[in-house]
Amino acid sequence: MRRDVFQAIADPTRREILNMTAAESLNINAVSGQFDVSRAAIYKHIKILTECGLLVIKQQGRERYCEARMGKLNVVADWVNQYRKTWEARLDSLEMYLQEMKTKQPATKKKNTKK
Amino acid sequence: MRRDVFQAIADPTRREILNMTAAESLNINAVSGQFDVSRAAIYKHIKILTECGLLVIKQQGRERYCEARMGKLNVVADWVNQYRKTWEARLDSLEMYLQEMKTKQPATKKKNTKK
DNA sequence: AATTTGTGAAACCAAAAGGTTTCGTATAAC
DNA sequence: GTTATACGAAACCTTTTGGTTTCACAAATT
Repeated sequence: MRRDVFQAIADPTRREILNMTAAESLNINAVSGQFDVSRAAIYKHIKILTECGLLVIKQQGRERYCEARMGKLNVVADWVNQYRKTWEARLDSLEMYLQEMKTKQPATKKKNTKK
Repeated sequence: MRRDVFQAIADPTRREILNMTAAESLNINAVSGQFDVSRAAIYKHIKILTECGLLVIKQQGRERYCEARMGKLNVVADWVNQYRKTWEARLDSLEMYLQEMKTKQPATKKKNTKK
């Protein structure tokens, strides 16, 4: 099954799993032990992460260690960065709001008077 | 409803909507016209994007223009960037694989011999 | 005034997501 | 050899998603 990195990191539990394994490899039980849901539930999250390459499982005896492959996040970084110019140029969100507040007259509604 | 940016950008249709509106504001119909699903379906996507601030709706007469607020993507950029050092240091994915191939002996299994 | 256009929202639906319990099995430990 | 551990996977369930059709309504057109 081909999984999407964007979808994989959409879930907070999966982001937490990545965070836990980013520094050091952990086996499945060690990972699931950190959450209050069942091991099976965590196992499914881990599976999704492996399906898009963000995690690699390495067997050692009866244990399976999860190794994070954060390099796979570059597709996300690239996607976000392509808009950085746009958002920095436009002074988005708060800055843009404040900009409008002081440059325009009280009534903000710009009526389309293309009569 | 408080929406999560990570979840909002998980859907490819929503990423496409952001892409379309990043350069110029478009009204709802103009946006939905670019997809082969119903206007109502696209409207729901737009709603989700507004709920997490990635899109702002501005009314002009009977039309509603969608303005992208890409600055909201900074939470994603920040989250990804915190791992950049990790993944660059480790030479993730392909590079790491190749690294292992040439530095280790044929049998890659590293047996834990902590007897 | 009547009609068209652009939208908001409700009711409904199938599939996917996220969770649970249960069971089988290979490896380690006793 | 028997038991305990660490998984993998199946069966099942509920909620969320992403989609549809339909209806209502205000603004713009004719």
